[in-house]
Amino acid sequence: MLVISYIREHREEVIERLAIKNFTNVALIDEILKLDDERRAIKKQCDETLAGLNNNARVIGDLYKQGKAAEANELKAKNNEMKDLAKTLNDRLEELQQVIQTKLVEIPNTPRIDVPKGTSAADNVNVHQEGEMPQLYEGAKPHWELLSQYNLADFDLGNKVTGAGFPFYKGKGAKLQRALINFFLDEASAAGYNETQPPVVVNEASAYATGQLPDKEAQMYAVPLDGFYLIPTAEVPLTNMFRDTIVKEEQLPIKTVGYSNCFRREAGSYGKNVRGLNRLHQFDKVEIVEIANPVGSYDRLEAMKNHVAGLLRKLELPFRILHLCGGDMSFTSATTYDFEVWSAAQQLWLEVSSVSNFETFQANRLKLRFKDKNGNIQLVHTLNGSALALPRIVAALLEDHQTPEGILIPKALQKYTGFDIIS
RNA sequence: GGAGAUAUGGCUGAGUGGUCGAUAGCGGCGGUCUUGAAAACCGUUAAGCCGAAAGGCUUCGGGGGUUCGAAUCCCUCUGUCUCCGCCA
Repeated sequence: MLVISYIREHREEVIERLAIKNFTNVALIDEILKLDDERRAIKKQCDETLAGLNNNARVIGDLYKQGKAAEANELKAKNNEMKDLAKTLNDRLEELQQVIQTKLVEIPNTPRIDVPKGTSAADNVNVHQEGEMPQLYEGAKPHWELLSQYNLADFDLGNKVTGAGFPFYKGKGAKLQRALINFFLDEASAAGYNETQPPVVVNEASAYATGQLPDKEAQMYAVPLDGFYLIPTAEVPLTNMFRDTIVKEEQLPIKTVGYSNCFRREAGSYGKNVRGLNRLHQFDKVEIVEIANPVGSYDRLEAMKNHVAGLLRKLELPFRILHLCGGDMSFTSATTYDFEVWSAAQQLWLEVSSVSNFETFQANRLKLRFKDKNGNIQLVHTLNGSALALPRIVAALLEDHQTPEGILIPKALQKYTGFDIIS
């Protein structure tokens, strides 16, 4: 959620930056500003009325002490009238605040000024690419065939027990999953992230604070009896840890890593995008979250990118980094880089990580702030990234490292798997 | 799941209807003293909103109510603790 005072004071700049995201509803912005003007005027009136009431209450008390009951009663009657006015004003104030809030959350985050213009994934800018794209031998297979050939995962069994998109991992497939999780967590710890194991269900307030609610409700599985939601990413609990808190400047940056199952309904997905491990309803992910000082937060973003790139390098997977254009980045992000690995048999780039700086957009909703050296309280910047999402990594590992003899496990992972080939 | 207790500022802990945003201690910050530090002493130390400022308003777990006036009384929800039950 944007900071309304910032919009008020930088209207032109906000409009210009939102245009990068192809958001051109200037009327909405002006409507919010107009409502805010009214809000402030009503607020003033309301406060003055309340001040009068408070003052009278004090006078009434004094009058009683002096034994002047008649005068006190007179003033009481007057106060009762003023209370009606205060109530009316306060109701209007609350109504305005609510309306402003619901309209404000419809405005996306302002992209950083250097975000590429564009309308779709085709306009994303490839800023980095490395690793050799393997030339597969005759008879090489897509990962879903490899999964069943080596008995690594069972989709039919998942269908029976739960439904589509909930596979069982088995044997070396299950061990590979576990190895990757441990590998990612260890790498993150070594990079200074505090390991955390978060709850995988969260309450409504948390889902709201990180922006899953109100408009992405259909993407989440819900537990209506208890008012809970299954998390679509560990970002939700890992960021909500810091909801409604004020940290000290010297504590920044606060770096957290957590592994979790992630649950996504993925309503509307179909076809080759959901084939095999490409898109699941339940998957595993290690997420890194950083609470940063606004000064230097883009250096922190670079550090996150380097961390993710290092993981892919150690897994010996060819990858590229895309600077997402305005039209393809998320509602809440100010800058996003996507990491994609090359899926050699599918001949597809698969997104395995999305690293973003949200600047103050999330922090404003979270009420996550820090006290600077002068004692001023400011919103922090929040950043997060996947490091990494498992299924597509598994897909790429299987496809890119397949040989006629079996699937070769990258060196860095072998101490975690305990085997160097799946055959 | 049943019964009882409890919820106050960074922490501990007073406060049962009238200048209470709140006594006190600890912690933090600033200062005096000191070559320096410690001790001692003095001062300072919650957040949000409106306002150029002065200042005003709101907030004592959340919500609602009684009253001219609520941290204080009533209702309700939630969390925590203790006992019982169940249980990985």
